[in-house]
Amino acid sequence: MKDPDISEVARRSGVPASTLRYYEARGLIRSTGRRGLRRLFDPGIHDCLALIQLGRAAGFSLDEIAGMFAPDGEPQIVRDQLLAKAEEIEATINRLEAMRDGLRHAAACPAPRHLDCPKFRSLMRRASSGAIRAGTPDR
Amino acid sequence: MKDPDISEVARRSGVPASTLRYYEARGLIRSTGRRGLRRLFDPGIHDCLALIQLGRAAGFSLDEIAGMFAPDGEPQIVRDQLLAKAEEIEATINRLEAMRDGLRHAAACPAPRHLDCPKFRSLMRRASSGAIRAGTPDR
DNA sequence: TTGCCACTTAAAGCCAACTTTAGGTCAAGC
DNA sequence: GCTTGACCTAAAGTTGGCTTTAAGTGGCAA
Repeated sequence: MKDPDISEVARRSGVPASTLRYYEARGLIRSTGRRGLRRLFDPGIHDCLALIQLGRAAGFSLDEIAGMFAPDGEPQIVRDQLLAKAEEIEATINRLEAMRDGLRHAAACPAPRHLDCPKFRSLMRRASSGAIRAGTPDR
Repeated sequence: MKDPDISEVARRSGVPASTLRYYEARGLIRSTGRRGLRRLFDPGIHDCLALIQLGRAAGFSLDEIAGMFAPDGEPQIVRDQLLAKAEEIEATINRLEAMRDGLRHAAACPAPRHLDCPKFRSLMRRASSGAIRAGTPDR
């Protein structure tokens, strides 16, 4: 069976063709050839894309993800980087838990101003401890 | 005691003057007057800024945060919005927990390719289920 | 053989939340 | 009175991850 072209990959993976081209330009994926101008991909591209999605969702930048694939394109993941990211994610989880609790408290709290409520103030301290790095690298 | 000017607020809060001007332009904060060209702020600005930081850290956009302050600028928070955001944060926490576990597993797993490992594959499914709306409101 | 149309490229645009820059103003110290 | 320098404004630039656009190409159906 011949390799799927970009539109098949896009359709099956849900990743837009423009994004596939963008990923290839960034070195995250590779096409196996062309049929005319049209890119062809190895069927394994889908695993690759799934890993990329996972990495993105975990907060890795595209550059970091690109760095995790071995030179030959095999998804060889660097262990230390994984553990470091796991730590980072754990810290984020802790902050988010404080925020979740604080938001729920704030929704129920009768204090006229949340800033007057000691519970809310303590949430604020707990939630804001831990570098507030920047905007979300999202979408 | 007279109102602090922008540089005092910047110094005490750690929020750059340019950001304070930006926030004012966006309607998140208000200055109480001027001394010459120089903006003056109510001392309560610091509570306001702390709330803004909290909101940012919780993943609210500046527009959402602006909407939470009552028309008069009092930090009146809308309960439904808080509960909804708490839910959203909880979902994010669940995804992040799956990722943290998965990353740790991947770091320890001896499988030649993580994609061949059933545990890793199940992590991938769990982590990516739940709209990958936006990355972690992190950094 | 012709024409369609999905693909191709390079480059520009978009979004959020700021920061930086360029040129201007003015309170305060000498 | 004059200089200084921190502030002012408007506008442009930045970053990351894409998407959109404009102009071009070529496999395939008729």
